[in-house]
Amino acid sequence: MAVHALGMLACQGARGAGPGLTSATIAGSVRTNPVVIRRVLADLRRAGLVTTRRGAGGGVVLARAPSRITLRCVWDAVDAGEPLFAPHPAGPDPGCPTGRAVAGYLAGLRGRAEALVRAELGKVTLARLQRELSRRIHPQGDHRA
Amino acid sequence: MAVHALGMLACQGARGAGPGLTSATIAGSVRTNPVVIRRVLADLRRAGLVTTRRGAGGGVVLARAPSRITLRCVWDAVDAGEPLFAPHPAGPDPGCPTGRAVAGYLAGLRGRAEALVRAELGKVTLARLQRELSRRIHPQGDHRA
DNA sequence: CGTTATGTAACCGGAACGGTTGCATATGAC
DNA sequence: GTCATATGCAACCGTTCCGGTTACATAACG
Repeated sequence: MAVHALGMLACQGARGAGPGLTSATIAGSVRTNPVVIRRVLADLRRAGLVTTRRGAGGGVVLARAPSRITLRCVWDAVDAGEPLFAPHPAGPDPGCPTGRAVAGYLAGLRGRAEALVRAELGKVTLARLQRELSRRIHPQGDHRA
Repeated sequence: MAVHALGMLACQGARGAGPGLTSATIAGSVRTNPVVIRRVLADLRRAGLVTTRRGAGGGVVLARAPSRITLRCVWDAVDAGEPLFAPHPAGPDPGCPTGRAVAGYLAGLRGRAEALVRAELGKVTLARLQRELSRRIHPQGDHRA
């Protein structure tokens, strides 16, 4: 939902003082409730990716240039360090050396796997996302422009 | 939990006709209920990674050599194609081109990210896991053996 | 035949998430 | 000032998921 909202903002292009989009407009495209969108936008605002303006004529705009926002920022802002695969909450039997060794090894492996995912998401800026989106929205014709 | 169980099986080393480990033994190390372990082992059995034997003297043993089982097999067996990040279940508004484009692009990105994770997990065989575990269990002394 | 162990269904409890309502707050137009 | 608009946020509901637990059937060994 966060990428959906940011994709709409990037395509709409407004930034800074423009009118922006309302949570109701975004919710219409995502097919959910405006409050749900506002909850996601609150995470993005706390991460400094968007700025919101209240009141009539308000809405949401990007806080930075689309080339300076990556999907890795979005992942970090929304999921806030949620592990790719979680260990058993109770933890292994402290008296079992194998159990402790498995937990330790899995922690390192999880770190490596998450680094790969974050690197892949870091390759995608909002600017690139916008280009990909317009390529998908206007399938023919971009070879001429 | 699946990796924990398989790590114990690899360290214990029995294969084929040996006695194997019981779900109660594994559950003791994981600190959970034997039924929970059996549910995980059922997935691994369906994937052909372990074989189970009922009755007195029964238990679980690896179905293949530890060098021929990777954590990627485990991931596939247990999580059964669960997506790394899920799209909004309702799907975007079919009338919004941006919404459809975002969903399509994210599907491709998800495929790339999952391929990276599966490749990383595919590097780790149970044989390598067992070596790593004994390195962690016997910190000094393996430079001499 | 009894003991041991898996296989599986059923149910419970808590956590997480989207959906919804309600209300406070801020902003712009009149 | 007043009203319409829009976000911010808390509270609550229903669903889903997952681990934990019990219960019972089944199978193997002595």
